[in-house]
Amino acid sequence: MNYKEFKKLYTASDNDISRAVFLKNQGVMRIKKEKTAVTNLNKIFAAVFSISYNKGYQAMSMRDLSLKTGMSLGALYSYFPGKDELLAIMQTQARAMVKGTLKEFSNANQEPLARLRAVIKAHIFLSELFRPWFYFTFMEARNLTTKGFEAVKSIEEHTQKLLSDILVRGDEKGVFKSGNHELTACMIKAMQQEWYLKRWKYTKQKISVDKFSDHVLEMVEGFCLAD
Amino acid sequence: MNYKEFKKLYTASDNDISRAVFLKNQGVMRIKKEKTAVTNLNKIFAAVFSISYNKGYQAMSMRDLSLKTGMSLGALYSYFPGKDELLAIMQTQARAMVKGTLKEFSNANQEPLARLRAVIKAHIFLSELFRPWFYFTFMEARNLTTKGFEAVKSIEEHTQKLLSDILVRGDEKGVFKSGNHELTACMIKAMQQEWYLKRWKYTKQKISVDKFSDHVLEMVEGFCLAD
DNA sequence: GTCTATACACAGATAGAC
DNA sequence: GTCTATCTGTGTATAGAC
Repeated sequence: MNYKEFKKLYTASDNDISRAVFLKNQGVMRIKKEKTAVTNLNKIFAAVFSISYNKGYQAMSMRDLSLKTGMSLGALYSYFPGKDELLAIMQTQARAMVKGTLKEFSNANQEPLARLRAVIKAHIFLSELFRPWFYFTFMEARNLTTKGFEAVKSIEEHTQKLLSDILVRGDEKGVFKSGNHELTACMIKAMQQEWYLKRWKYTKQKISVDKFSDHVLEMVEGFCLAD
Repeated sequence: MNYKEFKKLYTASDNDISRAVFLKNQGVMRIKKEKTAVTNLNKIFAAVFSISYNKGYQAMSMRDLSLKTGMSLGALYSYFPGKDELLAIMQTQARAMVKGTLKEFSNANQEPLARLRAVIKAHIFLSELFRPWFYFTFMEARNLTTKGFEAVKSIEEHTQKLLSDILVRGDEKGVFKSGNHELTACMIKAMQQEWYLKRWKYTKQKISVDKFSDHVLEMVEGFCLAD
């Protein structure tokens, strides 16, 4: 699977995320019409990413957001109860998306090696498709409340286990070498994260997402595959 | 080399950093006595790390810092011209420390494999010894001015080149496989960074810095060593 | 649903006594 | 060198007109 094929398989877009946010948070937002809400949520999220990419979420003021979206302060506050809650909503939505997608790609493959490849690539490709969401989730996790941060740790452990389970299974089947599978899973996650945390570097070096993900897999397979 | 041996070889401490900051910034700080300055800079840096670890540098107010250090607002401002400058000073100092140390450990080894091992481990061990500095440098780089951020990119590229040069040299000598050495260097850096970015995870899983660094080396050697 | 105007808390920074 | 007191700008959030 390469990135192009991934995008054919996986057709979700920013619009779908905004719609999901609207449906989940109807209780707290004063907007009732779906179409209006989705349009403006798209604008709000795009503005948040654009502003906080450079100076961080804390340093982004509501006035910044108002200016960038073209919406007034009053209008913004009818989409979310407060700045902290907006952050929490976005983080929660991002986590749900990742969890769902990885499960989907994991289930589509039974053999350990094929499953490992699919899960690793799906994660990298998903982070390419929704890059701002991934970067944001990582960098702004600290600004969450304790409960929110627990959820961050929880998904980190969940995706680690998804990988280590595959490694253990492959080990039992004789496809993979034995070793510290938890640590190997951590290394895989570290390499995946590199793609969206240091995107400027790969743009500059003209390394495509396909080249990058192939290299990750080469390293992982070089280390994991039984002789 | 393990972490214990590293600490015997490399005896720098927080005190040395504070002294270096004092000496380099005598032009901008109103404090003249070295001993006073070093003592209080130690307090200031420790407080900055403690506060900004949870909520980020932007969200830390000067009043927070005053409370944590036990120094008044007025006193703080005689150690640095402003909050932004304090950040810049800390980031600059951290970069100088990393650059110097890696060079030292690189030069101490001539053979590509020995040099690769030394540089990789030195970086991980250094990040363990000065963990708050490393975490802070990464997470708060965004809050720097354009010029400051250029410096961040510059050291990222510098350490990447340090690694890729070793790989190229070993490739020529027939010790390492050929391949995309730049990308491999990126992967190594990603794994190293993992150690200080997700320290909570390794504390929880009771994985020591020696175990971690050995695993990184195993993966790298498994991929790089010629048959 | 969206706007303008505004409340009020808290930020960074400085002056000047000690 | 360090303190207290204070200036001034900006932050989040809300009320109420349209």
